[in-house]
Amino acid sequence: MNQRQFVAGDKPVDGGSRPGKNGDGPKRHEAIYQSISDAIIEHRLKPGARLREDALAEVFGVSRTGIRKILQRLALEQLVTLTPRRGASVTRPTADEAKDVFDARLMVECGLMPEIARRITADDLAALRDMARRERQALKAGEQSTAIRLSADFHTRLASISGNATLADFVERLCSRSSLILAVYGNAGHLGCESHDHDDLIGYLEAGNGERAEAFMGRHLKAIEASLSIHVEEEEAPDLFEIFSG
Amino acid sequence: MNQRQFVAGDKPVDGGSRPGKNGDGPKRHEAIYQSISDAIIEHRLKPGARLREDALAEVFGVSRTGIRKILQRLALEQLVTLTPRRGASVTRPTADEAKDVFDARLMVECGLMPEIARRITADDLAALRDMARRERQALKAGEQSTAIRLSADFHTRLASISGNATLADFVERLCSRSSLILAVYGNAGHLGCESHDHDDLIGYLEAGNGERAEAFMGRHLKAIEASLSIHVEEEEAPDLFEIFSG
DNA sequence: GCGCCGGAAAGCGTATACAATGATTCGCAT
DNA sequence: ATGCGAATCATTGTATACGCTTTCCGGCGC
Repeated sequence: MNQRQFVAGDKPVDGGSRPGKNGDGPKRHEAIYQSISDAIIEHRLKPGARLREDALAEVFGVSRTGIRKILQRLALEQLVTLTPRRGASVTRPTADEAKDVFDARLMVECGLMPEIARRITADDLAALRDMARRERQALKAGEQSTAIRLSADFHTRLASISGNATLADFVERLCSRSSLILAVYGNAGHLGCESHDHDDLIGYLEAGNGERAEAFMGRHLKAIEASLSIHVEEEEAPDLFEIFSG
Repeated sequence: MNQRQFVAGDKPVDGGSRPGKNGDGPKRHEAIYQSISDAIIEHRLKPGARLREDALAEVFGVSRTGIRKILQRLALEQLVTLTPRRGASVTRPTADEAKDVFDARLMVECGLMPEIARRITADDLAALRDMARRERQALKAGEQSTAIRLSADFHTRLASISGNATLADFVERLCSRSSLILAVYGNAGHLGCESHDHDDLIGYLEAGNGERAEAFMGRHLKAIEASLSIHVEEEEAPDLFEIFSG
């Protein structure tokens, strides 16, 4: 293809953002991934929000290539939806997906409890207690974003104690998606986990009572799911007749 | 590798594989992904095999950009390992990962059985029977690749009957990874699922006996795991002292 | 006045070019 | 002869360029 000549000084400031620079890439990309992921999980980017590649590239100071890679990863984790020629947007989970996600959590997180109760250490307990405390604080202070993040972290951390990296990863994904689900179907003011549930759970685990912990986690998750207001909004083809006949 | 010249007519038929062509990309990429994924699952690409971007790009007639995208997806599914500056290679699961994967399958596939028994239809049963039959045929004919593929498909299809897309996807991933595990730790001649296990399972499901099916699936998976020869080969830092002191 | 059609702009998909890094090999000194 | 060092080579990482599709908007016809 036609050779394009580079003009001298064509490159921007550089100094550190030189094109071919290759060394610190992975770390940078990971950081960007975390930034976007966090923003979605913390509801700073709401479902449906469009994520234009150019805009993200400019914001983070990298080229579209890197952004595309990150967007793809997020898409595989179902945090963003990639529509063929429309670009990326924050996923808006359907009611069916919400049910699937919570059913999956019910099966996996509960099933993990006995093993977690067996393996949990004092350090783990301390860390979990700290997270639960900070979550309560955030809730009291009205910092929803922080509370949501900490709640997801709590469940993820818990799963990791099982020692099964595969299942822990899966739970992490499920928690991320749950955060998205809360953003769409959650009632404001009554978000996610009840204040003291996590503390109670820690108590059962400290006592080594896996069965109680399992049963409690089951109730905990069912309570969250029940708190959702899942109105199966028929997006396409709204029933105008029904709407206006009343 | 010096630039390999394309001979005229080297490109497959197309007549539309021009650089900027944008329309039929997704389908093409999906096909390439399937090709590579199948090759790995069917053990035509063995763990440790290196996957050079240039080579793949040339084989499939696309540029490295597309190959990289596919490789990343495979990496996220843990079928290939992406080493920072070394490129991609087929993942060689560790013994720990193998245990995690089978523990996860035990939990999820067994947990799904009751729901599957409840929802299974005549069509499902017919399809499963057909897969089991073809698997037996392949085994008898000595076509290992086909048998492995069909066995994984059987488990995946089964999970999909549950109606939970999230868990079905997860099971699909686990089956893919199991195939990899069999390639590393499996004994030749005694691969994967026993000949009649799948048929027996179908029988329990047809009878609507979810509990029997669940218990049987548990034994089935444990039998596969037990058939593995997991010698914990200490790859890095072999204990030279122990080796040479004897 | 409403709907359809055509042009312009915007944004994504792909390929290619360039830079950097790790690995390998060859040469030299000990 | 062997071990170390330097240069080359092979291969990935990143950015940019370009084409194509979709979308938005203005004008025209009904």
